[in-house]
Amino acid sequence: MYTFKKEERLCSEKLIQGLFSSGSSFILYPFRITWMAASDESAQLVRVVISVPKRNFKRAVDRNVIKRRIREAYRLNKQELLYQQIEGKNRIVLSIHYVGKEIFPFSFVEKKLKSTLLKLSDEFHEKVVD
RNA sequence: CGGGCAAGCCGUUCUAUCGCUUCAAUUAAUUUUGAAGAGGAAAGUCCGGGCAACACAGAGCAUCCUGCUUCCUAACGGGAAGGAUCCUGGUUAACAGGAGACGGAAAGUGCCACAGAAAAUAAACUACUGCUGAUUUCUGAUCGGCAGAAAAGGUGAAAACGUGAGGUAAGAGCUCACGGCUUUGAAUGGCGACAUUCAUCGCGGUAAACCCCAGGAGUUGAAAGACCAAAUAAACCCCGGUUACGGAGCUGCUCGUUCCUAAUACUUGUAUUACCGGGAAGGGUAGGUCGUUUGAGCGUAUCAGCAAUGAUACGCCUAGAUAAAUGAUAGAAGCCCCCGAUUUAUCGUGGGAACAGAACCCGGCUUACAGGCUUGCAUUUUUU
RNA sequence: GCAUGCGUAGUUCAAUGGAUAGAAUGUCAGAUUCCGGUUCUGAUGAUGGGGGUUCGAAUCCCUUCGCGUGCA
Repeated sequence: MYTFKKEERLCSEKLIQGLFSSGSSFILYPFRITWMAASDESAQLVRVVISVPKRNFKRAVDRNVIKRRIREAYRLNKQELLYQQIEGKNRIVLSIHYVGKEIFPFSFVEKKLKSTLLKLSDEFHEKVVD
């Protein structure tokens, strides 16, 4: 389903602390992905944080626009690119950090996010095999 | 008709697919259905309140803010109406338009660079007037002394209120007339600021310099605060306290006022135990609910008022998120711009749509804003 | 959300309301050297923006922009 509810977002402060201190990360412009394999048996396969820095975008409108585009692209593509790769009790905690300096249209954001998710699933597979 | 200025208002709409948040009903189920879902500034946080916690016998000082009058308001540094001042236009009159933090310089202190004789208790200098000394080429000139006086010196942002007359050795608001600003008192008009008239006192600027006068301000802000859940330490160590020139509380300070332990031992002022206060070190939580959206609320009509605004009646319920909902894609309509075509108001292709996102809630102020509408003002051109 | 501080040459700092905003360093040019460095001489360059008070504003006041800091 193309849904994106509250439960799929990462709100726990402890988990976020653990994610940024011990998670692995890579950059695929204009995103920086930080992710970590979790093993607790929550209902959601993937939990995600989307953040846009105030340093690069002063106005709240601009930050909202970027976040809405990322969220929409993630909602439309997560099912086939990410969820089908996950088996068993493996769970992913994920942070999408926007590092671009300008606002891109939706088509560009969607294309980049697709390749990002593909790379993420590759890395996840390597870890699971190890 | 065109552009300009001022004030007020609007701030794209609809359809389809896939989603997000809240509420209501429903379901075995976050299952399904329905309803609602950013602004004029939500912004800056510059003012004022509500609300909450803490504090509070009382007085004074300090600190900060405000500053023509009356009214509006819950309140305001906001608004309305008016007054005086200044600027612009004008027949320099009436009047019209605009502007501003608009109490006091006659309580006191300070400051006023450069230039200039002098920048504030006026007067050193040049020049002026009277008396007088010396020299000499003797109705005069040169060099001085004493006294008077504040008119002349054209520098400056500003020169001791301005003009004229009298007066005098020379002069001076020294006196008088007219005029400007101003203090105090009286009369008249006005709720009042103030205006007019009469008398009287005075005459540099600066209070967004210190200051004086009048009025006001308890402190902290939803990370306030209340409840639930979870966790727990009443452990150990150090310092201080036992009746007073000490300590603590009461707003930063002062006055003033209120409060301030017991037992045991012996060497009778020390120790131990308990108690009170503070510190260090260490451990735990860092989730949820309420506060929180029905309110100084919005719309319409009538009445009162010059107006801001208020009163009455009827109707309406209109976001409530919390690592942050209100979105994405496609199409259509209308608007604007560029290009091309012609029939000069139509068609076609392409592009654009501002400033900006609620975070406890209101009232203002300030700032940002594509494009459009309405009203008023003055102006240009054309037609009659 | 609330409270609070700062803004001066490219950089680091000065300046009591008063003349052309000063010093060090940097940059550029010249001299010195066979060349470079050092040294010497000269030049360059600033009060975040707007408005007001004042004869006069970096300084005083208002407004705005930017950069920080703190909180349970």
